[in-house]
Amino acid sequence: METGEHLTSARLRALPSWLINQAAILANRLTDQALAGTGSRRYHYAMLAVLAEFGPSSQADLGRCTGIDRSDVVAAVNFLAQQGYVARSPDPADRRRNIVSITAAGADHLERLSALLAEAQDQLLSAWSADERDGLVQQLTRILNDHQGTTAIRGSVSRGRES
Amino acid sequence: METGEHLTSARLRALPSWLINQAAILANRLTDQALAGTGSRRYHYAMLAVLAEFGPSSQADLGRCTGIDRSDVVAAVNFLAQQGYVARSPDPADRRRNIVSITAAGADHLERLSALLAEAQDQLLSAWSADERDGLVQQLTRILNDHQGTTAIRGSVSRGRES
DNA sequence: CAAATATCAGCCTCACTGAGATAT
DNA sequence: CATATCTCAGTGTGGCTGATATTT
Repeated sequence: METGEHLTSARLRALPSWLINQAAILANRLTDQALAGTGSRRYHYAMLAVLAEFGPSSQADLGRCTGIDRSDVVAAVNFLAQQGYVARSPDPADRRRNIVSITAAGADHLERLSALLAEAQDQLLSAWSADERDGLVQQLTRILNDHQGTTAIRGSVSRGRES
Repeated sequence: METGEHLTSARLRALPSWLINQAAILANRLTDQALAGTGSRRYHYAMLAVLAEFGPSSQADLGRCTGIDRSDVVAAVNFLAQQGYVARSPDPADRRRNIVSITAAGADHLERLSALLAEAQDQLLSAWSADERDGLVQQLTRILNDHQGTTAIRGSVSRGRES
């Protein structure tokens, strides 16, 4: 072993769960650095992204789409609403629900965050070609797909119309 | 959207850092479940694995090889030593260091944990062939290799002999 | 009555920081 | 003096739990 680069056990290097976790620590560090100074966090981006894409949603759906726990969604919506990035209003069709919708300022903010996150991806995968990145995305997506419903958050998404 | 499976934003599904993190949440949940009841945690396995593989190490090297923070290594070594899985003795050649070595009981325990973790990998990648798993491991390893030294823990490994 | 929603209060883990004592 | 090790005390995040009130 002597001196030099730090070594990692072959056992660990062959353990997918360990590798995934180490990669996540790295990825989270880079994304957190990228978003530092925006006042927003990773999960704020996630919420704005689904609101922009799927339109107004209940908080429960928001949690399911982003993988954020129901109780954390409350705090995040509070924060985003206070910043003026989302609006929260009671659902007239189902009075248990709040309808959360993204504002124009929220959409702007989303694009800002998106650009910063794109830079973070480039740092994370600097030497990777577009095709290689696609391959990685596909593999990770496969893992998630294999386990959808196995997550701590379970249930299906329904949208207001059918009340 | 209607009803059915819960959807995820295309933006999120295309964001490697988000996918990696979601996969890590899943992987960690599975491994934690697998190890529940052993009294040990993921990082205990990691430490035992490097000790078994590289032999007695200082705590600093242990931290570097596993990616565990120096200050967390202290607590983990305390725990493992108390369980009788490792022995900690001062390094006569460098009195700043502790030499941590794995015991017979520790080696046994390592194998037990290893078997449980193997099951967890099978749950995580149930439908994956050996080749596919290799591919995943290679991609994740590439990410880590690209950033070795970029991690929060920096420095190189040196072993006692050259004092 | 059962199930879903929003909310609150709080837990636990884990990555990480800063500083101090000791030794090289 | 600069650097490395071990240790301790503590922080902040983030995933998660349990319970409650309300509504469907």
